[in-house]
Amino acid sequence: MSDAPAAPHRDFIRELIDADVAAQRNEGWVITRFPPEPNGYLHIGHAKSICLNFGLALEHAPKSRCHLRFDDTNPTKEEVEYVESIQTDVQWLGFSWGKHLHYASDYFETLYGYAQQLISKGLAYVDEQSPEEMRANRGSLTAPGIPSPCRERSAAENQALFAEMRAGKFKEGACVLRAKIDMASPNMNLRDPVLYRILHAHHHRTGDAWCIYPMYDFAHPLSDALEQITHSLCTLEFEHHRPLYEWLIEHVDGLPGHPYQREFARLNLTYTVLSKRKLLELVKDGLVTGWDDPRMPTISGIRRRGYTPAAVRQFCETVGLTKFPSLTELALLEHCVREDLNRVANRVYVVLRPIKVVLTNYPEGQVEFIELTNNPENLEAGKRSVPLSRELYIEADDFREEAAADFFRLVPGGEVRLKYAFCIICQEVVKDAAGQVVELHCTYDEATRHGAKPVGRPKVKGTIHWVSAAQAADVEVRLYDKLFTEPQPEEAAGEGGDFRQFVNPASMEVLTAKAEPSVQHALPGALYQFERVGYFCADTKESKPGAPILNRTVALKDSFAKGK
RNA sequence: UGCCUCAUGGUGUAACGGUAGCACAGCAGAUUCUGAAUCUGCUUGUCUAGGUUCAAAUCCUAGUGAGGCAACCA
Repeated sequence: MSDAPAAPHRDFIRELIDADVAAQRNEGWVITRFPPEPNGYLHIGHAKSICLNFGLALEHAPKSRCHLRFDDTNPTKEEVEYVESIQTDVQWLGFSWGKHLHYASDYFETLYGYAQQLISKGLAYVDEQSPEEMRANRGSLTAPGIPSPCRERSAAENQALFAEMRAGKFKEGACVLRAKIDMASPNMNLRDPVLYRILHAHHHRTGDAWCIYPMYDFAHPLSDALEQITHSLCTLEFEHHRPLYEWLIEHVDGLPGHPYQREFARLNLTYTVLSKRKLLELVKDGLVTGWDDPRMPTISGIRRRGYTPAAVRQFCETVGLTKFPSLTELALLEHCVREDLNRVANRVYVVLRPIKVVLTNYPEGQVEFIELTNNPENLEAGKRSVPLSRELYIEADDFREEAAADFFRLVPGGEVRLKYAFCIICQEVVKDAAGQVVELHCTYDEATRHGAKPVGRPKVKGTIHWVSAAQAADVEVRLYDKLFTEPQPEEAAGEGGDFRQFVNPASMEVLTAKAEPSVQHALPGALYQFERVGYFCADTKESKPGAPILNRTVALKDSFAKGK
């Protein structure tokens, strides 16, 4: 990362880590990790965790680092496609794991040894109860569990059985390895949690080498310890797994590191869902075009939509870090992109819904070029020339036959300024047989060129964008809007309801727009502000040379529309 | 009828026993060759009840509310 890490607010996690560093815990090292399961694409909620973990490493350099570790302990759900997309997304956000790309599956042999060690110590046993029996005997939230009949087996017998599990002597579900902790614990996670289960499944990295796989609760803390992670940060739903995490770190001998776990609240955003399972449903049902559909809250989706890494990082910093299960407004995310895009996006004239304007007093066949500033927020972005001629397109929205006084664009007999060109007066409204407006005949005033405001003329308040008709490029524009019509689709659906019923039918509208010539050669990924309209990004997947597709990232704020 | 965690404007957060501040959203105005951006101002808040203290958002007790927990998922 080239950007110098800013100094984020001292949230409760950072305060804790600062105290550890001050106390020279782990000689002052801060080693974190981002541990995704490769069973889906990353979303904006994961970005919060990525920014935290990798951000912490940047803040505490040089005695720090952040690992990317795939928690690939369940071969039935994981795929290399996801492994690859996750790496792309983390890098896109601007972070680097350096040499520290790891997989829990790298530790399978070591983990197996740790399991044997627990068996030797009488702290783990092979249980042959069926999954149903185990569930029934675990008790309930209010009643203690009942010990398994296998609980008091000898270490030697457990050792032999565990070896047979590994050797493939059993069918799936026949038995499991369990920690021997406390069947009466008020914390369900401590009622002899399962450590290993049998899965005759092909693993995307270890192939068929294993038929027993460690559970998250076993693999995760020990993987952290193996990598000498100092601070294992996760979301609130793992809070009551912490005692088990600590139990393992305490009871397994010979660990190279002694990490501890702390939890923070996951991100929730209005007008979307942030659950891999639900996002997968949208993909499978064809309600979106894929994980990277620009309407998806996935990192690949928002990237395609035109969001910048800086905007996403800024957003993650702004939402903060607490233990309160909050619901952040989509408007905050949109604010963060607008803020960044306003700085970096070049301006361009594009008319989304064109209506033709004929300048009756402009010479036929003449074409002149107007010089425009690419980005008034960054003059180094330079200038460009756009053609202007007798026939133009303006936005249909910028003309009204009848309008109230607060509409200061074009009306019959009224005057409006064509940005950076001159003012025009609407002399005639031409309609077809059906009464639809087909074109406007206007006259322009040479005296108003270059923003000139001759004294004694009525003030022209409105300024609109335009595109010269003959040179205009037809480009496909996709107007994206919020994915759901409800701020909380899951809540609105209620218990047993289906959140998919609230997918916004107007979440995508496809149009053929009239653009100034330069837009035709937009490179995939190019970011623009269509003046007076919104921020757009040339689609990286479906654009063709000379035929870009422009995705609307977010509309410009519109205080006129809002008042309506 | 269990256990764990949490509670500050509409939303997200800060204040670490001493003036409740910031951002988003909203509203009003200035400015503007983008009804954008920028600038100014405004509205709105410490869950409730007790207690400790000169002083409580902050400490204590109880209540209320919210989230999480009974996969051989992570």
